[in-house]
Amino acid sequence: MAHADPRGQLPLTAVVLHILLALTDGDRHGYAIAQVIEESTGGEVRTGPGTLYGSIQRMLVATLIEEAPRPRSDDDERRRYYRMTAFGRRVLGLELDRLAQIVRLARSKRLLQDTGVA
Amino acid sequence: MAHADPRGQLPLTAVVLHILLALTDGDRHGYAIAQVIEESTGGEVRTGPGTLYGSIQRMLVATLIEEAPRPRSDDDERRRYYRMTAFGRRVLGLELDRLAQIVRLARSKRLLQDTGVA
DNA sequence: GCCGACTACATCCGTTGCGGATATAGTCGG
DNA sequence: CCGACTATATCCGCAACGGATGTAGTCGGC
Repeated sequence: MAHADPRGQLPLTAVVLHILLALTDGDRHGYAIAQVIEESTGGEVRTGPGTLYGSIQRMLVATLIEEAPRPRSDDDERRRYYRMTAFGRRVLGLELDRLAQIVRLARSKRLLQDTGVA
Repeated sequence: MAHADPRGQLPLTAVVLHILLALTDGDRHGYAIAQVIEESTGGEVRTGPGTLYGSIQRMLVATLIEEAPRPRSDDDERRRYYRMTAFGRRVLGLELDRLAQIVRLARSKRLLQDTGVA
């Protein structure tokens, strides 16, 4: 057995979800992850060190992410890079499905503007 | 001051969000809330008594919900009804905006099927 | 040359929240 | 009469968040 049922990981906490989203564009180190999250949420979501490194540790244990080698283009030895695992990608997909379903439900109840999307 | 900044309540936990959604259709008592949640999520989200009544207590303190009178059509004296407050409605709206934004981001990254919605 | 700000990671610990177990009690079907 | 279901409540261990603090290097300014 490579991995347990990815549904056992749901629902993700907001912080874990944002970390996974930040890693979809490629490997990143911890501090960079926090910066991406703050940028992409317009400063609404801020992850202090306790939340950030604590969450990373938990995600490593759950094998949602794994440590990746530091690219040769980066000579800052302090940085520790992480990448999403295949398991993490599955969990992320399921979580996004779940959120999309909630948004759909909210739209059908007229609780949200219908953006029309496309 | 009627209420603090509703953004201070975000992000909501999955359980709190589902309870608020369950109250958009009208007042409900605790046990009915749990049933609606289980139904609307296809059995994926289950709230045991500890989670349910604990969350309700916290939401009362945060004035996201308030106790409502039991309707005359219901003579079961055990049931305690709850309704969403105006503040709760604002918080719910903001949370749904937040989730919709994440879903939009996920779509733009091709992490989700483009359902086309409408 | 020093001081403050920023980068980058780590640990500690108080508070919050989840969630199973347990308790109580009434109803209803077999 | 017993088990299942309805309905609420409390207890308590565990997980997670998040601010504070620590360490250490770099870099700009004055």
